[in-house]
Amino acid sequence: MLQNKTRIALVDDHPIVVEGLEKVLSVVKHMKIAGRFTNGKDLLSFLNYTAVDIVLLDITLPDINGIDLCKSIKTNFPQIVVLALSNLSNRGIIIDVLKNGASGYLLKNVSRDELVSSINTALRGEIVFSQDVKEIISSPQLTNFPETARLTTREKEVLGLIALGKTTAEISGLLYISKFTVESHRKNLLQKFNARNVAELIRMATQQGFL
Amino acid sequence: MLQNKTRIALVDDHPIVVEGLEKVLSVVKHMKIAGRFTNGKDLLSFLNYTAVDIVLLDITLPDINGIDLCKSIKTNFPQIVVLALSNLSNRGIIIDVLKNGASGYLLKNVSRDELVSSINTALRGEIVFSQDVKEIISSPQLTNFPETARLTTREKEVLGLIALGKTTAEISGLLYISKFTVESHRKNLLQKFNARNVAELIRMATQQGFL
DNA sequence: ATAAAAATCACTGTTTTCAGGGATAGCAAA
DNA sequence: TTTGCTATCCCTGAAAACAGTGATTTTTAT
Repeated sequence: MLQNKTRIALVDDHPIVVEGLEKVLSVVKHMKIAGRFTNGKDLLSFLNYTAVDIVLLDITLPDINGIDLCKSIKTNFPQIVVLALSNLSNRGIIIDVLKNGASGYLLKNVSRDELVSSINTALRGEIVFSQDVKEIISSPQLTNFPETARLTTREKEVLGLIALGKTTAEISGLLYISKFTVESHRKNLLQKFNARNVAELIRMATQQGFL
Repeated sequence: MLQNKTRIALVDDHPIVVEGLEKVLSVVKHMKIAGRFTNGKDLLSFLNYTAVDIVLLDITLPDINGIDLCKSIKTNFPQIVVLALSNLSNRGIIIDVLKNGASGYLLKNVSRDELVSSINTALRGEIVFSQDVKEIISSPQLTNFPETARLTTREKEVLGLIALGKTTAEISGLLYISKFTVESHRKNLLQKFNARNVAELIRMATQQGFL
């Protein structure tokens, strides 16, 4: 029944992880590894001449951003199911991935069983998350989502200086602007990241890739 | 020649990675996987009643810090070779790991071949690094480099709460200790990370893998 | 057993942040 | 041309952080 096996493509920049996925999935009877890749470009060209049912996709890749890659796959091959598998536990990223057509999101610490059952669920057309991801998604205050904050140039500048440990007075001196202006930017940063103080601000900004 | 095989213990919080390592190493004739673990505690108790030659050790673990775990292993079982395998590409961490007795440091993007040859090299008593790590170590400004801070359990706890945006008063309430105590920990954290304020503290702590 | 390290608590005074108000000017898109 | 966004500037008062110093108790390791 070769023709009935689920054809899986693996993409992860860590060869070791690819091996692990292959090992776990190869023992599942109805699954077949159709291709393994450590970058996005190779996967895309592979998909042009080989049919696969599902792509297990890492978000952190050397060449293409996993989110964009997901979008490309779904645009060019809408029938392919994409399941994200990443270390990134950032709520905004998870949502972005889903927005771009992924059928689910797994953290890399999934167990073998959870991995297999998640693939099966995704193949049935359902959206699937690993346990940890569910918690992240249903985290408190799901209103006013912290989807990646949109910062102005000046705000990014100020944010960088805050992260370096500069005080408002110092930043005002460095940028040749009044301390009140810096305080404004500070307030806006706290608000945009929904943070109570700089500690949380820096954590959020780091998680969202600003630092 | 069972008795001559190299006995390997694997520690990584990601089951998939453990599978991958196992798959890669199991095809090497003279190697044998003696144990697989996803946390440090289990490994330590295992070592008490089973002899192994080398431990492949992830730095990010759910219970114990990989650096401390390395130290424990080398203290209690000096003959065991420890080879660190991590995603963390921070120079200070690498140096700390080596200081605590590791025989080398590999990034998780090592190739299969590099992994096997590195293990062999480490077993011969040499220090070994993956290609990327070599570059990090020989990077500019090797003077005044912030080595990883050594934090106590309580300090890590407080640090985590600070990163969540909790104030001193809140932390004192959460941990059932006086606000003065929290202030002490705070001061020590700032000092250990050589930070001027929480903003810098959080950045440093993140860079060094504490958050 | 004892020394070292960690965790706890205490006080004072200064600096900085944060929350809450506003205001003005420039610029670009609708 | 109005509307919205960015960047700038201003003030106040309360809350929090930070610096400096010191001490006691508890745990851990040798």
